[in-house]
Amino acid sequence: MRYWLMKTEPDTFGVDDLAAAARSTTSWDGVRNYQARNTLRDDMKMKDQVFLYHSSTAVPGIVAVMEVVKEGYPDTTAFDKKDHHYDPDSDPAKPRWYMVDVRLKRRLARIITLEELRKHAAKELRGMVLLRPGNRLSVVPVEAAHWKFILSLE
DNA sequence: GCCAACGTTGGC
DNA sequence: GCCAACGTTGGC
Repeated sequence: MRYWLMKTEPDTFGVDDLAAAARSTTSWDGVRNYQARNTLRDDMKMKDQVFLYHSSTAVPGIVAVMEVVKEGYPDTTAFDKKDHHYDPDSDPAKPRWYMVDVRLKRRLARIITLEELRKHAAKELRGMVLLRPGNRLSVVPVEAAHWKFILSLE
């Protein structure tokens, strides 16, 4: 089993929206970056565990644990002209973009802030992709040891 | 709102 | 294939 972290802007779609969704499940659509696409399409498997991270907000950080409940399949929002993430170059016969379904397992007892994570960047969380300078990927892997350590902070 | 990082696009 | 321009991300 592998571990991941997915970013979302709570003003657009946050943990409250996920909790309010049917079966606390959502399709993680709208990712338009090839590296993240490859992760969604090829690497994320059933039962993989996923941190939900709030970005572009007053206190960015990890707020919940999710689980993959459906593996990579074509992101149909790319075919919808009216969708904000519409991509005319994605052919339904040969989809360019993919998504997975995730379900909220539980909210963390408290937010584990980016600031707090950074305090451990040189030691326990050394090499964590999220903490790398300039990191902008919306879907990133988390090492098992890092996952455990972050939960121990909770 | 600013700005650094960096992926993508398009002219050549 | 190079690289400047542009757009997006995301912390601050």
